[in-house]
Amino acid sequence: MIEHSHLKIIQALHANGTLTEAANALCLSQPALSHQISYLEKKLGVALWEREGRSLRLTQAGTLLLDVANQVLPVLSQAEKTLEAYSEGRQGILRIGVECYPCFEWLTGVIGQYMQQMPGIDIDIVQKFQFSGLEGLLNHHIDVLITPDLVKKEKIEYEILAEYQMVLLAAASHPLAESKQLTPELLSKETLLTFPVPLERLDILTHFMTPAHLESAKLKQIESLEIMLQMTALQRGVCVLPEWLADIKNKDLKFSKIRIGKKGLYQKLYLAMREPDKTIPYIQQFIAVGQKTAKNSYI
Amino acid sequence: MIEHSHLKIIQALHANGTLTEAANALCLSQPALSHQISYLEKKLGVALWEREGRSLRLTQAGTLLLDVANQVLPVLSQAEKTLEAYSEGRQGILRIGVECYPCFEWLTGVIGQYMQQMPGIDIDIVQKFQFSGLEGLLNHHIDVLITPDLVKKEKIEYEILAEYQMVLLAAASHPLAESKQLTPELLSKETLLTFPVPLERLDILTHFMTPAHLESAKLKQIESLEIMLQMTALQRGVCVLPEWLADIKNKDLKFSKIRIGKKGLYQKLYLAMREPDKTIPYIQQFIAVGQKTAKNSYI
DNA sequence: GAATAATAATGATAAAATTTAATATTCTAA
DNA sequence: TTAGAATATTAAATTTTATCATTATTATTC
Repeated sequence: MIEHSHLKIIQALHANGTLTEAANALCLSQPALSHQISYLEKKLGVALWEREGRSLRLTQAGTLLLDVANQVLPVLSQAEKTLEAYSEGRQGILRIGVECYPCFEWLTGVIGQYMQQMPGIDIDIVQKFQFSGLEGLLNHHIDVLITPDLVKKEKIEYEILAEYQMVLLAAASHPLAESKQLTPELLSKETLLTFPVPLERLDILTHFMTPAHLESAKLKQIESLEIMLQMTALQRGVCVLPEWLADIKNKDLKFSKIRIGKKGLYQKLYLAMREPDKTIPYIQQFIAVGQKTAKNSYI
Repeated sequence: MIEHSHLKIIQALHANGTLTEAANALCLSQPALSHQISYLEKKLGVALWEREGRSLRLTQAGTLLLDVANQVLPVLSQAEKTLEAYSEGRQGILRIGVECYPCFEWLTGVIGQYMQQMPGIDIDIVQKFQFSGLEGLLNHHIDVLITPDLVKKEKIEYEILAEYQMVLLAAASHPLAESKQLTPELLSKETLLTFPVPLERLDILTHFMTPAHLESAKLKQIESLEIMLQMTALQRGVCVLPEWLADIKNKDLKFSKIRIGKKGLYQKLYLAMREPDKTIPYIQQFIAVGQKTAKNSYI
């Protein structure tokens, strides 16, 4: 079996000419190298060098092996470098799952900063899952999941990425616009625009309306944030968004921001990951950048 | 340093799934393999597998290493096969030097048989040398030299390939044609056609004329055998050729074959090679085929 | 052409690495 | 929960590899 060391030996001997110099280059003693080459020739059953006085000349078989060395060794050393980059967290592929519409918006504000800091990390963003994002994580289709839901599960760890207030957004000219705070009764007379997710995942329903035994007058599911905002501006309904997202989209003050309930409705954004991955440096860095960037620009 | 065994391990584990099966496939005990992989991961500083219960899943780093294995291992195993072929003398390049015109003619009658028997051996025929054929041998420009001259030299070994009579060839209608044997006096009246080689390498001069203190009437150097034969047929001169070559070219009996002197002039053809090469199987085979083929078809 | 410096080969021995064997632990499935 | 199968751990034995000291060879220089 041709070993790595054999390839290095044949290369070093060719580069250095003499056995002694080659041995030095390989950090070996001269007799050690002498033993190695005679052993190698014996095992392969071919003369690789011809002894011409004190110098060595490659035979045809030796030339073949040198060609192999020149072909194989660069591949191996490149692989070693890449593995080192992996081990230091400088290199890898981070597949990010996003499970909610605000998650995606939040990610777009963070990802640029992260990519700048981690040039060796490739990013994949996955928005569609066969079942849930959590399944995607467990099936290794993604490496991290940005989600508002903390579902405790073995082998899955969570980190808080951001915490923010959810606010009601209504057109500036909307009757609700003047309200200091939203009550379930007020909202029950409005059309509520939501993203197309299962109702039980809408905190505004589960944490605000349902406890008051009320429902919204009408629910309308909208695919896109921009359309949702246009419809809100045209008073076709109201919507509930993270405050930082509302602020971004409300630079020209077309909308009014109304607190939900007396104390406001708060939501958290989590990063879910597989338990053994939590030590991976580029994932830790993603958490750090996420928490910091979000804090500075949004909250 | 990534070793051959590491690449085989990562491949075997991927192919077999479980550690125990992979160990069997590698002819290793299970603990040995377990040691190897934990050592490998420790040394590279990267997790290559993720333990999911009792089954292993490749990490990104592991996938990289598997790709490297799939790229490198076939190269190494192919090289091993080729080296084995070298060691058994089934593979190689035989560079044959020819130093005289009859040598080349002789080679054309032998080479076909040899190539048929040794399909793995590439043949190079070299006719031009910077200095002498012997220099070419010592400089490794050729591996064997076919020559009529046995020049003793260190590190060079000779084998007799063929021994044959040199004969004078004259046109059937030439005055000499009726002679039983050639005398120096008879030849001294003729034009002698020779190949363009130094005079001291013409045995007919050094071994026949010079001892009798005579010279040929005229020497004319001819490049090609065919032209030499045509000029002989047209009685523009006579020439001296190996008997077997004369026979081949005299199928239609246009020429008369005359013995040189009372006992005839004999010449040997040698194969010169570097001393360490004499054990190389495909060179030994060349000698064997040469001696046998020549005997059957020429002599 | 002999002396000398440089290089390579050899053999005994020591160190390191690898494998094995015995055993413990963990995991999966009934 | 437990039995059975797979993996991990530990220490001892073996094999592999390296080093030292020495000898043999080669090339250079006077």
